[in-house]
Amino acid sequence: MPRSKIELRHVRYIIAAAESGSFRRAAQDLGVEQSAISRRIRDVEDEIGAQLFRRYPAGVDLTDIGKQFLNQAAPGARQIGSALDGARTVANRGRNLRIGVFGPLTMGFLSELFGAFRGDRPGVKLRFSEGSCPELIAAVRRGQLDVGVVAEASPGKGFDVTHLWAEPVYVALPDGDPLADQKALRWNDLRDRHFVVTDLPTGDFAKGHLHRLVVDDRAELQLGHHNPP
Amino acid sequence: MPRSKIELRHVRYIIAAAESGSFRRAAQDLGVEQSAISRRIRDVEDEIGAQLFRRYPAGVDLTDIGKQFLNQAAPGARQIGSALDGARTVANRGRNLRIGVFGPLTMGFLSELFGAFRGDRPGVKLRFSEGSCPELIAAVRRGQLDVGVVAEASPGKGFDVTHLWAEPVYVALPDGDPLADQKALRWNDLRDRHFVVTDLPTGDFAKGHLHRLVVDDRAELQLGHHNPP
DNA sequence: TAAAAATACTCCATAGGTATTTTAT
DNA sequence: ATAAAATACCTATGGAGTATTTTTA
Repeated sequence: MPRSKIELRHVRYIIAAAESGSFRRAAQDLGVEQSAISRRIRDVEDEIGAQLFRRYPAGVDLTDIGKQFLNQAAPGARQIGSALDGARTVANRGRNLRIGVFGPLTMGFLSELFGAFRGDRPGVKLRFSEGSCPELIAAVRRGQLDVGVVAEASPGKGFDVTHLWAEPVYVALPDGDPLADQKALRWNDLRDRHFVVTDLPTGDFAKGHLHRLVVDDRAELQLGHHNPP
Repeated sequence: MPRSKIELRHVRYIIAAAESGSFRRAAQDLGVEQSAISRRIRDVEDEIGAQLFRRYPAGVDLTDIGKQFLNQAAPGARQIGSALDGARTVANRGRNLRIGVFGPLTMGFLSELFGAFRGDRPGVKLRFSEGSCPELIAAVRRGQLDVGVVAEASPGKGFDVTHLWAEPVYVALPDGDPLADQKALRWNDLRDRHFVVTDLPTGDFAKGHLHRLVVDDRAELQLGHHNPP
C-alpha cells in the first residue's frame, strides 16, 4: 500500500509559505498562483490530518505541528537539493564543450542561453569559435565542434537540429514610399530595390539570404517601428 | 529561475532500483511498470548530466556518481517521510471517532476499510456501535456519532454522503422453476412469491427493502451461483 | 470591510500503461 | 540468444491558471 502522495513540490511550497508568512507572497516567490499554494498545502494537511498553518486575514503562520513537520522536512528537502547539485558538479567538472557560432547572429539570446547553461552545469568549460554556416556544419560533421549555431540550417542527416529563436527583420524606407503604408510586405515587393550591404560576413549572409527569399516569395515581412542606434 | 524538476518520486525509484539491482524488480516492488522506472531515472540522469546506473543484461548497478547522489538523497527522502509520519502521529494521538454501523451489512468491506484507516492514522481510537438506519442517521444529526454506515441512505441536507460499496443479492429458487432459466430478473417477477425473513434486524430490513423495490420495479437482479455456507 | 485564502471550473503537463524495439553479454 | 532496458504511442492523473466566493480579525 504505497501511501504518501507527498512530493518535494509540497515541501517547497510549505517552506516558501512559512518564510514569507503568506500564501500569496509564497506564490510570487515561486512564480505560481496563490491557489496552487493553497491547494498543495491543503493536500499535505489532509494527509496529516491537521493544519500546518493558521489562516488569518493578514496571512498565515505555522502551527506547532507545522513547525515540527518543517523542522524535519525542510532539511530533508535541502539535502536532496544539494545531492543533486553535488552530483551535477562532479559529473560536469572538467568537461568542455566546443561551440561554433555564426557571426552575424544577434548575441542577446545566446548570452542568455549560455548564462543559464553555466548556472546548470558550473563545471563545464565553454570554448567558442566563429565561422560561416557551411564551415560550422562541416566542423560539427568532422567532430571538431560539439555544437554549431547557424541560421536556416537543414544540413542533412546525422545531425540533431533544434530551432532556437527567431528575430524580426526591419526595412528602412524613405518617408512617403508607397510601401511604407502597407501593413505587411512580401519579399517580392522589394525585388527591384537596391540594398546596401557591408563587407562584414553579415553582408554576405544578407545577400544570399535576400536572394533566396525573393526567389521563393514565401515569408511575409511585418512592418514595425525601429529606433536605430 | 526555479530549476530542478526533481521530485520525491524520482528518489524513491532510484532507491528501489539500487536496492533490487534491477529496474524490473524495482517496478514490481513499487507496483508500477518497468518503463516508468526507466523514464524517471533517465530524467534525473539528464538533469545531472551523467548516468546514475550502469546497465547490464542482468540488471543495473550504481555508478560512483549514483552512489554519491543516493548517499545524500536517500536520507533526505527518509527524513521527509518520517516528518510526515511524526506529524500524523502527533496530529491524531488521542482523537477518537464514533462510528455507527447498520448491523446486517457484510463486514468484509468494512473491516478492510477500517484496517486501512488504522494504518493511516495510528493514533485514532475507533469506537463502534450498531443500530438501525434511522437511529444511526438521527445519532449523526444529534452529534452523537461522527459517522454512520447505513444502507440506501439519502437522509436529507446537512450530511456528507458517500457511496462505499455494493454487494450482490441472491435468490434461491427450486430446480425447474421457470424463473431460474432467465439471465436477469426484475423485482416484479418475484412479487407474488413468499419470502421467509428472520427475526433479526436483517429481516426487518429485508422486508422493507423488498417492499420498496417491488413497488418501484427499477433494479435488475443478476442471477449467479452461490454456495451457501 | 478589506485583505487574504479557499473553491470551482478548465486546460495542460507529466506520469503511467501497453506493446515493441534495442542493447549488451 | 536472451533477459533486461529503452522507446513509441496512447491514456489518465494531477497540477496550474483564471475567475469567483468565502473567511476572519
